Amino acid sequence: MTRSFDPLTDISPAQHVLIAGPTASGKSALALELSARQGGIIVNADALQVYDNWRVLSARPSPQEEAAAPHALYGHVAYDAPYSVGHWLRDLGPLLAGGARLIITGGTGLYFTALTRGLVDIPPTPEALREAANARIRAEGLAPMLAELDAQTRARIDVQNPMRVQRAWEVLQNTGRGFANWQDNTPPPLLPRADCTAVLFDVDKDWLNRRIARRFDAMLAQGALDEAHANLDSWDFDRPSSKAIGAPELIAHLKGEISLEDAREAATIATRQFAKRQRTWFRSKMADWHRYRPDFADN
RNA sequence: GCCCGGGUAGCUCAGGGGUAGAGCAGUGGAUUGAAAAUCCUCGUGUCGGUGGUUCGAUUCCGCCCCUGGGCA
Repeated sequence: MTRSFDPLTDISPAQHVLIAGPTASGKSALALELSARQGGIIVNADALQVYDNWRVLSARPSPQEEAAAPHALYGHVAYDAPYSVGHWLRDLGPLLAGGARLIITGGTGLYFTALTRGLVDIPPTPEALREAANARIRAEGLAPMLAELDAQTRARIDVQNPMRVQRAWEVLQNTGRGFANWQDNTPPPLLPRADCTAVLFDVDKDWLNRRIARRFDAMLAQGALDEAHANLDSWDFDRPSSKAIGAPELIAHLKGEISLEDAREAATIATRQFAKRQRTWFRSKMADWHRYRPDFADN
């Protein structure tokens, strides 16, 4: 049997490193350890940790952790600002060009895939168009929008998925070109898989579920409820930053709609479901990454 | 002790003389600018136990057990 990959000894300090893994698997600790031993800027690859609210709930590194090693792209986006993979890639560009060694860490599969395999370069959807699309779907459902797509795109996307249909429609409206056509002209990746060391946490499901169950309580102990209080007045469920798992639940609790116990239960379930989706992504898109199996004996 | 409900999938429950079905949970999958988002797939369980009626009972009847409420 071959020895399993050990990131602490098997990673070359000369290369950028990618650390992906399901939520609560211990990625941040590894990044910190690696940075301490070999140097490197820890860069966030998590869609929710970019926002400046929900620090505790999104499990962003603590101020102490941020002081222990250079960090980037954590909490650097206003809670109500638009953000997406494209923004993230653009934020990453200067860091990659800066010469320093990067330790890119997170759980958002799409971000890593866009980084190592490329992302279509489509002009951003204007806010007004997005709102028009939202309104149209509310009023007419998906069918009319779907009918307006080019045949090539319609054949490629998941036509039952409102978000996919809407995005394809927005692209066509905004650029006059079909989404599939754009996809076929995807530019080369910013950081090809071959040019870095990519590590994927391969954890035991039950071990992870136990950690997930404990983590919500840990977050409460760290002030998650205060954080929810701070977000209460400006709360808008539709904002991307409001999608932090546990946020709608905690807000609902503060509004007196559900008990804290119910909020905890709901948030824990949602986290487990999220971890499952992450596993699916990793399995299908990161087969060529190094597998790292941490020690599962600790609980 | 008596009266009236319940006891059906891990949970909440629907159903009904020819061995049963939803939601939630769970599972597997998809994923090219909202991705911690969004979407698709998968449902056999002594129908509480035990006798009886019946060609046939989880469904009707008797008894027992458990449980919620009411009366004492």
